[in-house]
Amino acid sequence: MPEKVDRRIRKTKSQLRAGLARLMQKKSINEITVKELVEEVDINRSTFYLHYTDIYQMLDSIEQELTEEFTAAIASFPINPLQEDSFPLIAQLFTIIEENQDICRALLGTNGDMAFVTRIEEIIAERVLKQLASVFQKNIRDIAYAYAFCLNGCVGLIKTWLVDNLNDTPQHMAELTNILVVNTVHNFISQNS
Amino acid sequence: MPEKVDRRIRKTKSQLRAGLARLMQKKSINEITVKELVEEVDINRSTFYLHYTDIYQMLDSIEQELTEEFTAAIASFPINPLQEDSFPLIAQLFTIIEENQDICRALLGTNGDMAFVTRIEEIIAERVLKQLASVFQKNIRDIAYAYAFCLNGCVGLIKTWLVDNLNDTPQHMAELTNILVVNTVHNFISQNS
DNA sequence: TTGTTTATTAGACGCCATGTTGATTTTTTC
DNA sequence: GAAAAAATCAACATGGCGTCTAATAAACAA
Repeated sequence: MPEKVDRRIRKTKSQLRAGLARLMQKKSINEITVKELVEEVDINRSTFYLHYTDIYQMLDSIEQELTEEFTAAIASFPINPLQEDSFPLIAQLFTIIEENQDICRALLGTNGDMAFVTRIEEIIAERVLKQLASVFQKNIRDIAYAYAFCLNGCVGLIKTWLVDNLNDTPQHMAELTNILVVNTVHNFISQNS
Repeated sequence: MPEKVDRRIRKTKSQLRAGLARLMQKKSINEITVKELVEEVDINRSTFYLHYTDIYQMLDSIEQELTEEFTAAIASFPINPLQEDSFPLIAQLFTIIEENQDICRALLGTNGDMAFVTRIEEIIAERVLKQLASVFQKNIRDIAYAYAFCLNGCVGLIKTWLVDNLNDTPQHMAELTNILVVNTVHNFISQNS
């Protein structure tokens, strides 16, 4: 509802965000100073402090916006235990990443933020993988490891997709994700049962 | 050979390393100052600068030592395309992680370092996974994605193992790793052929 | 368009961790 | 025990940080 954000604020934040993404390609977040960022995008240092308290709070703020986009997308799809119906949702998630590729590339790259990766993993776990795992209702030791394997595997897919400059469609990536996860869980369980 | 490192240096570096691992559990590397670290381990600030230029260079130095341990272990095992023979090597890698669990926990945790994860991934890729992949010599599109899936999946195993306080043996983890990777690659290829 | 509100700018301020240096003390090593 | 090397202590200039105030510019509402 409150879509009444001043154009100047939108512009300023957008510039800062793009500048941060640019700087994070070159150096670690640790080495990026407020001074450097505002000079990169030619904005007064005071203006930065008008919106953020420091670089890390700014990064956290950006991550939160992204995270909300993900959870909103997830909430918009009906809960359905059937794997087939996960396709559109997963594809939608990849689309969101595509739309925010600059910042995602920064966050998941070499100078990225592990905390963000953790956030992403928690989101995936919350709905997508839990759903798939519910299909295989066996109480098996080591299941947590297979779970972690898939979770991090998915993050690996996203990272590779980003560094490859999004050469594949979100739909294609969603297919791949489904195949790899289902296969892994299925085979792992049948081996240990 | 050059094992003639002064006891004082060993002691100082060891303390600093342990202190850094401790601080990284609480806060991001960005927020950790030299002042804070030396106060944590009760060492003079000048002494820190005697060994490292700053926190990041120190972290890099620690990562390099760890990395060298891994590559040394890998080099000590004979090259063998048979999967079965990978067990001892993989188990050995998990053992090294176990021996350095404090710093590994820090590096792979929420406040960890993505660059270190990248290093680990490159090491795994260089020998372990490449070897397994060579068994399946089909030129298939999307193989890079399956590769990334496995690679990050392995990192996920390690992370989970660490946060679970190493409740399983390195041997057990090596078995799990092998099962998950072989299954994933095998099934993925048979589906796409 | 005009008037009002609000964001941005410019400049200045004390603050504090930084990184360095030189002299001194303590600990190893042989 | 003597020489060598590492750790300590105090002091220094530096530079980014975070804050503030007044002035300027842009956006909005009518």
